[in-house]
Amino acid sequence: MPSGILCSAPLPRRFFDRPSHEVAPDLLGRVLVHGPVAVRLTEVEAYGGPGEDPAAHTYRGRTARNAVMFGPPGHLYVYFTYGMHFCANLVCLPEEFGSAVLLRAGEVVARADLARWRRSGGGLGDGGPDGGGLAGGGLGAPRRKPIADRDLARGPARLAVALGLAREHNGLDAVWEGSPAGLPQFPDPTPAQDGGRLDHATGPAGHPDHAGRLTGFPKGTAAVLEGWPPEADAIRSGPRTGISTAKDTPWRFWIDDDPTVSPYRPHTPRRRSAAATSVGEVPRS
DNA sequence: CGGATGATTCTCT
DNA sequence: GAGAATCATCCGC
Repeated sequence: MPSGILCSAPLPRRFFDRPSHEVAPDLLGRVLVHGPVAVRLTEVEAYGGPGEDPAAHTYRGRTARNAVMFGPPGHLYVYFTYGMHFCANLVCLPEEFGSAVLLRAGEVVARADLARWRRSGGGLGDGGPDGGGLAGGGLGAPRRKPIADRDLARGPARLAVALGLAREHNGLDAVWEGSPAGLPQFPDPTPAQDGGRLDHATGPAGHPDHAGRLTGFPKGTAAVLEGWPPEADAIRSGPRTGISTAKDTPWRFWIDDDPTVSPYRPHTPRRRSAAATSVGEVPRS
């Protein structure tokens, strides 16, 4: 058994079978795995169901876009927004209730090299440095400075890119139902803190990545693992980011003082095009 | 640091 | 046709 490596158990489906505002804070510190990359969640937002949460995609009922949110709990709802970004949610409550938790930020805890490649413009064309490409999506213009570790999954669209989540993963089940032997292993980010909370790895070791870490999760599958939840008093909450309604509902949750939490941005109304500022004005090209 | 801005397309009104 | 659960970049301080 390698020292310093922990194996974290997958969360059962019943974990997600609760109201999203209860699931959301409980997701902090958990680890979302998709293929080789894993992210420890540090910031999330809860969205409620039809008629109860004006900021939710399901507020006005079921549509083709939000259908997954009305499906069984524990599945990924991945939607496209702003013409270029994907954002990932985890569906809560039983079928037909239409609520979810938006994954806003996290710390990449496995295959940061692959996450950085995706965030740096890879993943759009070829198969990737390890041959296992996956969709990049959205972000990824060539850039001048290398992306800092803390920024790899800092923000919902960045998190989606880092994990390789895009349109084709909408509806993917994030509850692990494979064999225990297939479980991934990750380095312990907080060694010797309060040992005993998690069991040490007993399964077969995966392949070492560029940083010498062990991974070994099957491609194309996802799971949420127990991970390393924060102390209860390190959980903060406040208004959700970037929405124009329900500004007073404190359903954004994050880990206090975590460097990967995204900066809070209140909703800024998109200014109408200059052409529409007055009646009869000649539109600009 | 904070504010402004453009990118780019889907969804629902 | 408007607005969107966003991000990177540019500019001024």
